[in-house]
Amino acid sequence: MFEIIAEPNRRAILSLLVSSEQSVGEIERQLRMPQPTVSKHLRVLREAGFVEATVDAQRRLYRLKPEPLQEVDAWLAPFRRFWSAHLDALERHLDRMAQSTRTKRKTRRRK
Amino acid sequence: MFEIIAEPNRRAILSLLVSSEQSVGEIERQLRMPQPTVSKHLRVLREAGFVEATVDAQRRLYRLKPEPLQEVDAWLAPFRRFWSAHLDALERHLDRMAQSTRTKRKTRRRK
DNA sequence: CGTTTATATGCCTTGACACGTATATGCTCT
DNA sequence: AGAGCATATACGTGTCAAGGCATATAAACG
Repeated sequence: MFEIIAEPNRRAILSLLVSSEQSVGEIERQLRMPQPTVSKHLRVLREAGFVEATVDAQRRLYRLKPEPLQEVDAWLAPFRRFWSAHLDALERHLDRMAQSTRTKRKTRRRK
Repeated sequence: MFEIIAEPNRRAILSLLVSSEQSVGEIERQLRMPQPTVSKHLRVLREAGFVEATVDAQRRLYRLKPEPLQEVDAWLAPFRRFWSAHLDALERHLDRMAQSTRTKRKTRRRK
């Protein structure tokens, strides 16, 4: 799964498809990559469940499927907790800094 | 960045570090992989900014750095919007189904 | 000092994969 | 049926990265 999205062209294709479904030719033109390359990457994406296609005569319209990327998202969850904990710590720290600064000011003024 | 986390052993290391910092030896033992392998992967992770190390005598304690994984998270954002839109559509659909079912029941009862 | 412990690095081989080019499949329209 | 377009596949090639093994660096400790 992670191997799939490690490939830059594949990520580009996925990003294209997030707005709406596209035919192979449209992808080919927008990303300026040779048609066999597009088809090969689409095959990989399809077999991994990232996209699905419907036939429209000679064209195939590819669209995004959410599940695999949701799994990536799920893998990230523990790390999100990690860095939000760190952000909280940073915020608390900054709060303390601000507070002590304010305290010092007050103290000085009272003098 | 994506290439970094495409490697299963590296993902395992990252998952280990999410709880707390670990020495090379601890990682080696918990993941049961040869020490040079661990060191090499840690090098890759370090150079890509996923982890950092502090020296403790002969040991190096590795800990997570949030930024690169946050970028992965950021890349996922558009897709999150995509699939939550789809979930919304599904919910609305199910709501309509439930509503029409209830209506039918009422109608039948009234007969 | 020499030895043990902890970690890093170098070299080599192997396998996977992306790409280019050519070709096949399949549909449409005249 | 034949020509042309859209997409898929096959094959050969080059590159790059992971793993295994040996070895280097460096600190602790007796």
